[in-house]
Amino acid sequence: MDTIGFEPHDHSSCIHDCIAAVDTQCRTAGLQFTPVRRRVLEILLQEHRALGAYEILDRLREEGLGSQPPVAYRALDFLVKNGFAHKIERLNAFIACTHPGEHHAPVFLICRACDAVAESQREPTQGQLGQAARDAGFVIERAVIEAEGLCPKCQQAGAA
Amino acid sequence: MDTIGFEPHDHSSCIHDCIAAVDTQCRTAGLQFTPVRRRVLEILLQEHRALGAYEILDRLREEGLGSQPPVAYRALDFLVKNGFAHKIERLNAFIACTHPGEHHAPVFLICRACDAVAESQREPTQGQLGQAARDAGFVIERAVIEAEGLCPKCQQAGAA
DNA sequence: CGCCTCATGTAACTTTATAACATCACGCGG
DNA sequence: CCGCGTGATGTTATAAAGTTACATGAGGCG
Repeated sequence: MDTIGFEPHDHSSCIHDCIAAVDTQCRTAGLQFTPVRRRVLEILLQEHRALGAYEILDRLREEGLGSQPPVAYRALDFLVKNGFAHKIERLNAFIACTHPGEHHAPVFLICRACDAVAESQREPTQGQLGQAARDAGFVIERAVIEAEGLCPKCQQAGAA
Repeated sequence: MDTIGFEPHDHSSCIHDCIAAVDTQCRTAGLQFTPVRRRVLEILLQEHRALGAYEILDRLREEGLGSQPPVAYRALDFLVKNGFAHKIERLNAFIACTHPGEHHAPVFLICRACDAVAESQREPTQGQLGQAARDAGFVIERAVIEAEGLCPKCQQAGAA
């Protein structure tokens, strides 16, 4: 189980590497990694937290990259559909994927104090959820798993 | 692991029993189970599926029980806060709880074809999610776990 | 060139949710 | 019985999130 999100890290290189990886994957898959899409992903990577569509749109507008909601939503749809970003349902917000391209069954740990979001992986068809589904005769195609609580930093800060 | 939702059952008695159980619990806990709150819970129980706040509001309006959004949202807040209903984040909709009052860690199985929702229970601090949280030093206070897929009926109906 | 496909630009709108403030009903101490 | 506090409700307005619809543009390909 691999978790990324609450540890310090070299952020500028993480952005660069991620963009490069997505770029490569898009070429391979015949997807168009256009300026707006790239910029949206960069914004998400820079913040390293979940951003609302309208927060992203505000940035795009400042940069002259589009000013109407569909611009942001279309770019986000592209990123989410292709596994380069995720939507956090609990927050109505979006976050860059930390494992772009890998087979995906993301799990999120959301700090309620500082809004940091860590992404981890699991296999939803296994474990308790998988068991519940099998008991009910249900076939899981997709799972939203979002835990809310306190990250290590905020626990120490006493954000009880 | 206990799952309710995809099997046929005696619906009118399930509504009645559930209302009675909630009524009792409210008395015990000193909570006011007012007409609007009761009616909203009844509506949710009758439908036995996730309803949007505005769908509920429409019903209330027809019945003269209030016509403005806050009326529905306040009743829903009350029900959710006290564990008598749940919000399905994925659908921005609400559903009656099938285990009112019990200690709660609900898991939902949502059919994408017929919108039926089954509720099951699990212990979020265990299993893969719990492990991921421990690895990250994260303390889980609440978890949204919503699986999307096909219920047994819709699998048979060939809703591929 | 003409046509198709996919991406973008833009206006208008729908759906979901909350803020703010007035009013009402009930219980409880004086 | 009154006055007051608390919690519920009524109502207006507005914010936040997301979509529809239609026009335009940029590349690929026969």
